Amino acid sequence: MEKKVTIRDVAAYTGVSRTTVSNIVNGINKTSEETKEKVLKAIKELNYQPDFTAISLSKKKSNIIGVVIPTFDDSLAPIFRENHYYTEILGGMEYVFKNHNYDLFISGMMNPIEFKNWIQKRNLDGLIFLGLFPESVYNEIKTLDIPIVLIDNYEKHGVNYPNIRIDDELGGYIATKHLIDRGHKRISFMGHDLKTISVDEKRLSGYIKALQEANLSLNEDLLFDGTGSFYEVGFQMGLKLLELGDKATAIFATSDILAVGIIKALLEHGKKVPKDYSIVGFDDLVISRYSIPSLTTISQNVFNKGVLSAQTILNIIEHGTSDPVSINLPIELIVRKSTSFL
Amino acid sequence: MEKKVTIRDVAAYTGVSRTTVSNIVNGINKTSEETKEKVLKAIKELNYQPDFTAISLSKKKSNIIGVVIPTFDDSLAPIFRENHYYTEILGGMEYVFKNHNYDLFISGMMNPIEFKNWIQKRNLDGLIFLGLFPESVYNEIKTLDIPIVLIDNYEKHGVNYPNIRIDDELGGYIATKHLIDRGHKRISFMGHDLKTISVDEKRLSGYIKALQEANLSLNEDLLFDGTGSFYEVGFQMGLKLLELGDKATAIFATSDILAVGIIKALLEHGKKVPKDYSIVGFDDLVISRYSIPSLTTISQNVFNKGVLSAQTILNIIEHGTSDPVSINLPIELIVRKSTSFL
DNA sequence: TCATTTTTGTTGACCGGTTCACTTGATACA
DNA sequence: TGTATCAAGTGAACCGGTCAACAAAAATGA
Repeated sequence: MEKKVTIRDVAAYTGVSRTTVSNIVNGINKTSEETKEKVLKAIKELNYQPDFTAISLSKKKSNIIGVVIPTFDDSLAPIFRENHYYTEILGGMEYVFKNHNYDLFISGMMNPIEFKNWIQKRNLDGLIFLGLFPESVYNEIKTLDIPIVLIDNYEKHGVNYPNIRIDDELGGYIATKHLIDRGHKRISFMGHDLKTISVDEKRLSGYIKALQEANLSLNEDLLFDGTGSFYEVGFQMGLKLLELGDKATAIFATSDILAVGIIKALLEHGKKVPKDYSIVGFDDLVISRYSIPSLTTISQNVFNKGVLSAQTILNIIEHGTSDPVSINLPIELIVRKSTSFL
Repeated sequence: MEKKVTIRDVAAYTGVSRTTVSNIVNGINKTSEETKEKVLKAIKELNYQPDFTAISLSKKKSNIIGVVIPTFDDSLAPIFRENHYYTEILGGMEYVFKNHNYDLFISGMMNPIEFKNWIQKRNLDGLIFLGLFPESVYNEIKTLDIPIVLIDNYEKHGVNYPNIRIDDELGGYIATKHLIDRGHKRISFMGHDLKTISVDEKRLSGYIKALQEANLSLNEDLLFDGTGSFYEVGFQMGLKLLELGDKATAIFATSDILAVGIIKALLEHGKKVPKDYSIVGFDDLVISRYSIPSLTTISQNVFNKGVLSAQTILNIIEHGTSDPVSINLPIELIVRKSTSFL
C-alpha cells in the first residue's frame, strides 16, 4: 500500500512552507519564479495530488454537483431502465463536468429534510433539478443558498433560478399542427403524469391551441394520461384507443418512448402505422430513428440541454454570475415515417 | 443562510465532550444510558448531521463508490444515450447504495494514472469495474488495495477480485441452439467490439460450439464485428448482410440494441422478420418487449447484476469478507416473435 | 540614507470530525 | 486496607488542506 503524498511532503522536500505550495497549486501569484519552478518540479516528481476531501472541508467546496430527479419510491432504477430522455441529459452534463473536474451525484427524490441534509453532509457545490418537485422541496433548499439550476420547470419558487427548457407549448402546437396539415381531424393526445409533469401540461395547451386554430373540436375521450413505466403506459393507452373504435386517426404522444409503446399495441392488433394511425412523438431520442416505423417527432437537443445546464451552474459557482439566464432551446419538427396524409 | 450544526454544538449543548458525542453517534458503547439519552435528544433537537467530508478526512472513508465504465473518449455520453444495458445495471446499484447511505460516482475510463489519482483524491471506498479495461488500469489500481468488484470480466489480474457475470459461452450456445432447433443452418453472428469486450468473445465461442455440435460449418463471412453506436452498428451490419444475398437465414446478435438496429436495416430493405430472418438478441432489456417484432433473447437479470455487485462490494467494505465470491447469474432463453421455424 | 511600499514567504488557527492515551471514581478482590 | 479492574468520560493530536495575520527581505522613493 503506497503512502499518499501530502502537501507537507512537498513542502519538506523543497524546503518551503505549506502555504507556498498551496498558493502555487491554486495559482495565487505570491511566489518568485524560482521557487515556483522548484515546487512544480517536486510536485511532478512526487506525483502530488491535492486531496479533494481536505479541500472540501476547509473551503467548503466539494467539486460535486448533485443532480436530482423526481421519483416515486426514491429509486432511480426506473429512470435508468427506460427514461432515455433523462439519461441523455445526464450524458450532456457529465460531458461538461468531467472537463471541469467536477463529479456528479445522481439521486432520486427524497423527502425535503433528508434532501437538505444530503446537501449539507456532502457539501454539494450546486444542485440541478431535473424535472418538477413538490413545493416543499424548494422551500427547504431555499434556506441554504446553494447555486441551483432548473430543467423543464414552469413554477415560480419565490427565487429566480435559471431555467433550461424549450417552449413546450410550441412543441405541442407544432406536433399537432403537423397532423392537422396532413389532413387529420380526430387527433388523440397521450401524455404522462400530466398533473405532476408540467411540460406535458404545456404540450397539451399547444395541442389544444392547434385544434382551436383549425376549428377542430376537442374530444375529451381522446385525451390520455398515465403513470409508471413509459413503454407500458404507451402500450396501455394504445389498447384503450383501440377499444374506442375508429374515433381517432392520429396521435400526438409527449414522448418517443410512449410512442414506441403505443405503436406496439396498435401493430399487435393488426393496425398499421402510419396507414391507420399517424403518430408524432417528442424528444428525438436515438430510438426514434430506429423504431419501426421511424418516428416523426419534435426534436429538442436533449444532450445539449444537459450541457447547457451544466455550464450554467458552473458559471454561477465559478464566476458568481447569478443573473438567472433562463434559456429556451430551439425545437424542430423531424418528419420521418410514422405520419402520413389521411 | 443557516449555520450548520457541528459536533461541538451538540457537545456544548449537553455539557459533554466531543468524543462522547462521537462515540454515541458511532454506536461505540462507552457511555452511560443517561448521558446517551441526553445526547440523542440534543441531536434530534438541533438536527445534527455528521459532516461526511470531515468523516472522510479523518477516517479515510468517503461513503462513495466509484463505478467505472470503459469509454473511448472518456465521455459517458454514448453510454447514457443508448447503452441501456449499462444504465440498467447502474439502476440496480443505485438501488442498493441508496439504502446503505452510499453515494455513487460514475465515470468513463481515463488513463490509468488519472484514474488512480481520482480514487485517492476522492477517498473512494470501493470501485466497480463495469466491463473490461486495459491491463495497465488494473496494475495501477492494484497498488491501492481498495475493494474492487468486477462485472463481466474474464481476465485474471494477479489478484482475485469478485466477479459478477453470467455464463456467456452458455448464452451464446443457447441462442444459437435455439436457431438450429428452428431449422436454421446458415446463422450469422453479430457482435460488438469483440477484441475488447470479452463477453462477446465468449458468446462467439458458444455460437461456434453449437454449430459444431450440429455439424454445421462455420462461415467466416457471416461473422460480424463493429465499434461505436450500438443501434448504428447493428444497422450497418444488417446492411452488410443484405449485400451478401441470401447467405443466411438467421442472426444471433450479442445485444438487444444491436438487434433493433439490425432489424431496422432488414425491414427497410423489404425483408421480413422472422419470415426472412430469425433473430435472437441478448440481455432482455425493456426494449426487447416493445420492439417490432418483440425479440427472442437471452435473458440475464441485468438489474440484479447491479444489485449483486453493489451488495458484494458493501460486504467487503463493511465486513471485510474478501473471499472473492464470483457469481454466475442464471440466464434464460425468452422466446418471443423474432424467431420462427425455417 | 532612512522611511515606505512591495514582494515573498511563514506561522498557527481552523474546517468537523476521529482516536489514542489518559484521568477519575466506583467496584471487586484478597 | 491496599491494589487491581472497570466503566465513563476527557484532552489533544491528527486527517490534509486553507487563510488571515504577521515578518523579513528587497525594491522604491525622496
